[in-house]
Amino acid sequence: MAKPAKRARDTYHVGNLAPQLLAAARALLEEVGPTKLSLRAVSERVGVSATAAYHHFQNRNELIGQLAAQGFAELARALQRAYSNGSGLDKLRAGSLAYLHFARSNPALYQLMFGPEFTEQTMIPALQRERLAAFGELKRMVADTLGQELDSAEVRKASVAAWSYTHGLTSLVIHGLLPGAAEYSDERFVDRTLQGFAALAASCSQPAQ
Amino acid sequence: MAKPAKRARDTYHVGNLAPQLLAAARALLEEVGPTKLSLRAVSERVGVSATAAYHHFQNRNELIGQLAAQGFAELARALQRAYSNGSGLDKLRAGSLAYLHFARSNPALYQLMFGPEFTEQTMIPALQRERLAAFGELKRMVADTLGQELDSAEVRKASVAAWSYTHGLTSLVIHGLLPGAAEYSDERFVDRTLQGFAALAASCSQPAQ
DNA sequence: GGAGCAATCTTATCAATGTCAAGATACTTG
DNA sequence: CAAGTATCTTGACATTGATAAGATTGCTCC
Repeated sequence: MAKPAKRARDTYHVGNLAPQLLAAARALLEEVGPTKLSLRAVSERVGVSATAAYHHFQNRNELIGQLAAQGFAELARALQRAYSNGSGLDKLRAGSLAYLHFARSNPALYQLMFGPEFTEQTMIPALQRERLAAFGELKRMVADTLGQELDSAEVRKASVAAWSYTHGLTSLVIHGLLPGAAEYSDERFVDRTLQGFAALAASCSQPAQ
Repeated sequence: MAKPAKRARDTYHVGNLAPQLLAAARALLEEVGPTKLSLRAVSERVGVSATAAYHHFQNRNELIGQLAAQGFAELARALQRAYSNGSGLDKLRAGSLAYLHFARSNPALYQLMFGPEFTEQTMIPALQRERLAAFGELKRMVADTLGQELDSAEVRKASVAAWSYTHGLTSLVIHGLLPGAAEYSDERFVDRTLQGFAALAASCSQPAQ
């Protein structure tokens, strides 16, 4: 009978599985949301048994950890692009725009990257590395804007400030906590918030009333 | 046999279950983290069967939704306290401090409140209401600081800016993405970030180099 | 080229979890 | 005190992450 050979071809999957699983997971992630990604669904989409993934990843956490690491790597590249293409002093604005744009283009991935699934203990090395690299990119932008050394206290403080503001705005937009989160443009959000900062700063330098 | 009466006393739980479930869930939430809160564990802690909760909450989402709503209510009260006790112009700083302090005192609850579990569809009304109320408290603070009407465009923009900055900083601290997230004081984080903003603002008003 | 070995993949299975259905128990109201 | 409703329990089912053991593939070494 031709049964053994044929069945092998049909049911057995060979080689190159890890990248396929990652790709399928990434696509599924955006379809079902950051909390409902199941290994079984990913495996089924690739056409492989439910436990095949365990030969390429230790567990679910490592798979989604690699997804998140991938996300941080892309975010770093987007920041780098914005940094080099930005004109003059609004390179920081370009960075914020790139950050927000990345998050709105990959909302589920973004929520995964900053979600509660990864603690210091349950974090894979690749994720930690890419996250630090992305933050390093941001520090480079800030150091350049301020015209100071990369590791000065000034730059560190300003970097945290820039990251806080951008990450906060992005989170609020992604979670739909701001009116018009669906329809407004990235530019509108970023520029309006910058105007808001200007207003706050002005009222701090000169006593109100 | 005394079996029926005795067994009834031992196994049957009567009355006042919803608040007990919420309290147990709140405590357990901080113990196991924002993603691993199971209805069964909550029920077991209260000493009740696994399905008893379904007579008081439609499903798991409604229970944790009420937890999150409770969190926003407490956050709003904390902001209000900071607002009325704050001295002079740094009422906003007091607000940021209160925000960060609440989050660090209830990290799992905070992550739940801003986590991906609730979308516009799966959100219970109470949660939406308390969230808006908390944001309203922030807008009041900003309007007072700016000396403007509560619903002016200026106040709305500045409120989003203030919320973005505070929420972003808080998220980064809670997720452990900043060095010293465990040991440093709330004041240190807030003040250093404010200094960072000042540096950024200064370099924007006058061209660097 | 074939025997053996390691990597890869599958099936079978288990424990935990959210949820529903049906029956048992307590409280309330006439 | 009887009847009805609210509350609680037991039993069950589907989904999911994970492990163990067996089947299949491709590679290596003679």
